[in-house]
Amino acid sequence: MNQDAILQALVADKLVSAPDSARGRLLTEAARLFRDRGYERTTVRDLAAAVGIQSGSLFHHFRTKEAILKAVMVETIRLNTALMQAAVDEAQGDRAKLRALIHAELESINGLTGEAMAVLVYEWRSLSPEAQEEVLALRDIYEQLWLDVLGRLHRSGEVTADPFVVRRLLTGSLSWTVTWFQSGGKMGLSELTDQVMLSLGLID
Amino acid sequence: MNQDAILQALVADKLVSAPDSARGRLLTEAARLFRDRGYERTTVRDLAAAVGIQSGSLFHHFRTKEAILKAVMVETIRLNTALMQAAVDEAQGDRAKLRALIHAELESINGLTGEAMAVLVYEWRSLSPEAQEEVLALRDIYEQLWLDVLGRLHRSGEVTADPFVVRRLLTGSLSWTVTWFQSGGKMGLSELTDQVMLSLGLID
DNA sequence: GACAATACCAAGCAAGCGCTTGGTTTGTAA
DNA sequence: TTACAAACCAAGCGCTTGCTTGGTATTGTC
Repeated sequence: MNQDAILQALVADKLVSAPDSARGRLLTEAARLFRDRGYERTTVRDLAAAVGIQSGSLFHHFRTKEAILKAVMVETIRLNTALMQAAVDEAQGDRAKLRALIHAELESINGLTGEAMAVLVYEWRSLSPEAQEEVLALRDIYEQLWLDVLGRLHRSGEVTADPFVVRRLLTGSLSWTVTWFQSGGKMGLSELTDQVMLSLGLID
Repeated sequence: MNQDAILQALVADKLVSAPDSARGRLLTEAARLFRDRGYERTTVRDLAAAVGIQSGSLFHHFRTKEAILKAVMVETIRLNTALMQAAVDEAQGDRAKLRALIHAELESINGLTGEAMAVLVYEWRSLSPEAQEEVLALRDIYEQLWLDVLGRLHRSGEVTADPFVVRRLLTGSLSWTVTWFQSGGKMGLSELTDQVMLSLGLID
């Protein structure tokens, strides 16, 4: 199952907006602006101008500005959880599964959904506590994928550090790549994935 | 040379504000508020109230709100560069030096200067480009400490991944700890340092 | 004890903010 | 063609924002 098919399945279930719909385009622009300027610095007028409508018209699609932020986060998590799940299922063996997870997360951070992923990580505080809780519940599913693989690698002795700690260290490492890694640069995503595996001592 | 002595030397050179001065207290409160609410969400009225003066009086000490943010960042880097330098100098051998760096950075992130360090990492965008450049220059000194040690460990074969990449992965891991690590919890800073060294395959 | 310099207050201005309102255009299906 | 909902516009309200202003205490120095 390729990435496009996964996306289309989610769109069919109305779990994420179609990228070419009015709502989808708004969310894409929102992610870009929120990432570039930050949520607070982005005004509803900026957002409206980016999709070519009046600022007031935004509130026909979303009740509040925060609802836009929340939608960006929720749809991003849903898409990436599905992509991760597929990556894990395809790979054979736990080292390969871990590598697949790392590669998939790096792809989501530095690829097409990169802007939205950066928002998810760095605009967390801008969500109200209630919205945070909702999004957190979705994240748990996502995190469990990692913990399962890391737990098995720990029991087999291939990873000596604590799985929970390793996942958290990896979360930081991988999300931080958004600040320095250039997708078009001389190091590709696969080489970066190798470097991460190397630094974990999982390649000789 | 202990940490207090280092701080006092910097204060004597007017490179950082004394923590008990008016300016110092303002910067401490600013760091706390900027971290808790974010720079944009923190108003000058919030800041003034936190130190017990009127909002207008802030502008006697700083020309603009952004100047406060910049001062928080600049003073934090100056202090931590000095602390890191001392940590590296004291440790014997490159593994020990790396451990000292990791421990020192974790301490600065999760200890007393934690709020300011979080601001440095997560409020970067709120600085104007000119201010960013100034702060970046200070950061280079700081980063060189790491690259020297990692470079030697790489040449000796103890670290197989690229030193630049490892440093960046570590920057992410360590700064991210601010979101989950509890200083008062059952895992201490030293144990966390060990876990990081473990995950790098530098402890057997 | 005179005199700056420093630190602060009280009040408010201009601009920008999220969001609302009442009405018009566009798309869809009978 | 009619009917109706979804999508959008034009205007602006009420509030908050960073910052300014003119004046008053407080502090340090000789």
